[in-house]
Amino acid sequence: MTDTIPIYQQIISYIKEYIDNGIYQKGNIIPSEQEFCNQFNTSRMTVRKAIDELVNDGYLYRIQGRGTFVSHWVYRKSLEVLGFTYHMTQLGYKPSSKVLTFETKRTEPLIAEKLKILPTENVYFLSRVRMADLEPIAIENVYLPEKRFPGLDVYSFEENSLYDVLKTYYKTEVLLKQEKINAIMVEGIYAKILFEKDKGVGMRMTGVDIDTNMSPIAYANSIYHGTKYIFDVIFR
Amino acid sequence: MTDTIPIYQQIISYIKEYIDNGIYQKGNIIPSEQEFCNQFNTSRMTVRKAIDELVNDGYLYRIQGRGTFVSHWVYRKSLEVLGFTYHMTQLGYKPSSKVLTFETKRTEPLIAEKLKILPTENVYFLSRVRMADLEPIAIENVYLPEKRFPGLDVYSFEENSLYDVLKTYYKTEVLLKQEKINAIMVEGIYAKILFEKDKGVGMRMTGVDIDTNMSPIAYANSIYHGTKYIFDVIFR
DNA sequence: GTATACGAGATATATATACATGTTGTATAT
DNA sequence: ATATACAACATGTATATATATCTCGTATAC
Repeated sequence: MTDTIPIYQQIISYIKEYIDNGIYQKGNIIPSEQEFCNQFNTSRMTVRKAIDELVNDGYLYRIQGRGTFVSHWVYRKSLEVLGFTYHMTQLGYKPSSKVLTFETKRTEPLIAEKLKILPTENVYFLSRVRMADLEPIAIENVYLPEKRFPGLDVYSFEENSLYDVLKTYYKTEVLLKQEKINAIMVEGIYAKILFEKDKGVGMRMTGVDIDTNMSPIAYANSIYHGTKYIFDVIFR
Repeated sequence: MTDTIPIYQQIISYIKEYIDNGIYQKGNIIPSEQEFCNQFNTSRMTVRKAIDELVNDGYLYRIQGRGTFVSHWVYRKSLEVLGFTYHMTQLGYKPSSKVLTFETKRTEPLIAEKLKILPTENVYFLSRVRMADLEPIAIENVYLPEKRFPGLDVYSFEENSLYDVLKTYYKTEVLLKQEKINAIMVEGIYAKILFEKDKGVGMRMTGVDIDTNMSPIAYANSIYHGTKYIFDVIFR
């Protein structure tokens, strides 16, 4: 019935915005829980729920008896989950893509297992060169279950972000990405594209995207330019 | 006064243990919040606080109206923060180290900035080959502020884990690691050690360790074997 | 049989309150 | 001057309660 956003979510957005705008600055104290109670006319438990989440996500940290402070450390994990397009835009580059292949394929056993589908189901295979300011940064190969995303092939993924399409037309949002990263020597056609040479050093990243129901929505197998792209990760 | 562990912490430990022991299995439902209330004779808010944290950390996920379930996805982030020794032990390998260099040095500007110390202060420089079952996996170069860890040079870091020493003798624990990862071509002495060849593909990882007060305690600049070591990361 | 309605049970959000614990600054006693 | 005590204020933990929303199985009506 009520389409209102929960109060604690509103407080989270409010604080995030104030951090982004530099009104709450790195290392500085933010208003006390009581002050937020007054400002939002709500209970302290509700304010704490909001702050708890921001602390958990690394935006804020608390010191008992003193207050709550803005973290010194930029939070970048959530960036990654939004994909290449968003990530590059954030860094100030103009992202673009060139589709190498986009087709329906029979599912290989590995892919079926990763996507938790039957080997008899088909998958979409989307292979793209990802570019930043027209410089090739990565080759991204994505597998998506056909059954879950029927008609996906009508969209052009040179113009559209895959995540945007999944979100807008299939109401699917990525919650988690589980990735494995290692280094490889890139050869053949991929080396030609990324390095304009026969060989180059790259990073291989394989992983699964998981939606809000904890079911896998895509399996990706990508190769990143070894020196043009830097993974930025916060471990806890 | 009371040295008792908070109830919600007890519940967290309890659930984690049950997951580790396979009593709560991947994808399966765990008891309802109400059942935990009865079992621990506590209020629902307290139980929720415990489960909230486990959900946030990726151990559990909730579906409104149905229940709370054990995540399919192994949680590995926290592993990394415990360092190479712990990580390799978890994976079933026997970790060991060979110290290449351990000395006091004048601080370079980059290091000073990363550690947020003055360029006039000295740092310890510890360079080690990290091995798993006696196979070289990585070269790890760590810089630590001398002022904060006086007398660190009396310890041998072939036998001891750096993190263990910091924890035991300096009461310092790592809360976060902020890392950058890219791929490089390894040459020279490092290639000899890691690959027994003149060249090899590796990953360069640079990053800062941050303690519970959000101050930096170490800066590391390491090179990992490109194919023997795989980074396993969960993005949110 | 099939569809609908409803209720039980589970999580989601929110209020109001209480006391514990840690930090800091100020006032007081020495 | 220095130490001590205390008050003010911050976060930390916990209880008790209420209502909303979502899922699923079962009973009912057709």
